Amino acid sequence: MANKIKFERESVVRLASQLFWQKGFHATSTRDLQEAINMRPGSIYSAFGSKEGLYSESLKDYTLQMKAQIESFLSNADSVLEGLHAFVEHVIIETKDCSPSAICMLVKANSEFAEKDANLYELSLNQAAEFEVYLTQLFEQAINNGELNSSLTALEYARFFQVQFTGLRGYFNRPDVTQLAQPMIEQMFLLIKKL
Amino acid sequence: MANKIKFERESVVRLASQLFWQKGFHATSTRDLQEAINMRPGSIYSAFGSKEGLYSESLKDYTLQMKAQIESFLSNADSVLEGLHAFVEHVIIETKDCSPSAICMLVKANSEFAEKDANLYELSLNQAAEFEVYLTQLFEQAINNGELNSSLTALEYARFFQVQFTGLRGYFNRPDVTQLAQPMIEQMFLLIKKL
DNA sequence: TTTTAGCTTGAGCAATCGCTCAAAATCAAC
DNA sequence: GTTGATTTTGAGCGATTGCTCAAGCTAAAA
Repeated sequence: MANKIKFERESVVRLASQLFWQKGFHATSTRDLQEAINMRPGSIYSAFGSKEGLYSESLKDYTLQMKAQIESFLSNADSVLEGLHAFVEHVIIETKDCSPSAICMLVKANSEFAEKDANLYELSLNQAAEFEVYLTQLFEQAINNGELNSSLTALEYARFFQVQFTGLRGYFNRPDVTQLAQPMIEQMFLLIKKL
Repeated sequence: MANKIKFERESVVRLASQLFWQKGFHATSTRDLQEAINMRPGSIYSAFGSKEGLYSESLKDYTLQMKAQIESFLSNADSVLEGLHAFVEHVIIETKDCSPSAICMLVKANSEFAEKDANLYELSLNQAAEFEVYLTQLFEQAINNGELNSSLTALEYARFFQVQFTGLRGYFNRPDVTQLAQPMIEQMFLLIKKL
């Protein structure tokens, strides 16, 4: 059975994901990637097919990771909304200086790929849609738990959450406004409850 | 005094701005630009110095244009909030299919330039800050006119507006959700008045 | 009409891009 | 130890990148 692959696909994809998230697809060269994941072109292209293929896998992994992170916050919280609140604070405040970017990689992707028929544009839409479904399920729970009244549907709450969360992350992608984050996140969740 | 320049700087910058806005800085090649603005490399580099120089001028022009557009809506409206409301609806709904991108060029720029010391990153921050000052002045007016109570400062209203507006534009940068735009914009302005 | 300062042109440079593939290295099976 | 299927390596290909500059062109000044 000959030789075995020497790299761990998971950790390689994670490293690539970090670099793509930070620099974007077009600004990341294959040589940047080679260094970041410590693989030579031949191995990369045999494993992922193309730069696009590696990016594709990276973005999917990013979505999974984000869901896993939310799950982790939910399991340590007394309610869905408290879990989401802790997650949002963690992303915007605590990981501000150690994250590849303040802006969600899905949002960056959706912003970068303009050509409506391109593979990566479609991918970014699909991942965003998938995440919206996930969020909707969470708000369904929140409604069933009585945390929220049902003046809005779960999907509408999910949409509102996404707009607020993306808006805030974009706003805090700059230096010297960190002290504003906490109150604005507080305001966001007050609004959700009062909708 | 020898020969005269044959291009109109304003319209050239506007054309470049459209292309940069659509494709982003890194995905736009100088040959794309040559075709779009109908100039040869020598002329471009003598007039703008570099691709970065042309982008820089394009982004500044974009900010000016956006302000001018808001001014135009304000002069046709009975109040600041009505003017802003019409502007937001125009940007998100009416120009959805004829605009280079659903996402604000300033936001795209802020998302694309990751390296904290790069010129274009600094530029995107400065332009965003400048726009926030402008918005704050508008909300100052709105407060003075009695359109808003002063439970928040003008700056806080401006921040809230930016978060909502960017969040919404990001959300509507995808097909088949157009019918949601109107009610969500309505909701945004209801929230502003109730803050 | 001639001069000449300055704009325009576009061939093409050096660097970098995404990617290929023949050769070397590796390790399970025998 | 030998074999042989499979992975890893990295020199380097053709294409494209941002950009330069000598030559040509244009029009105001003389």
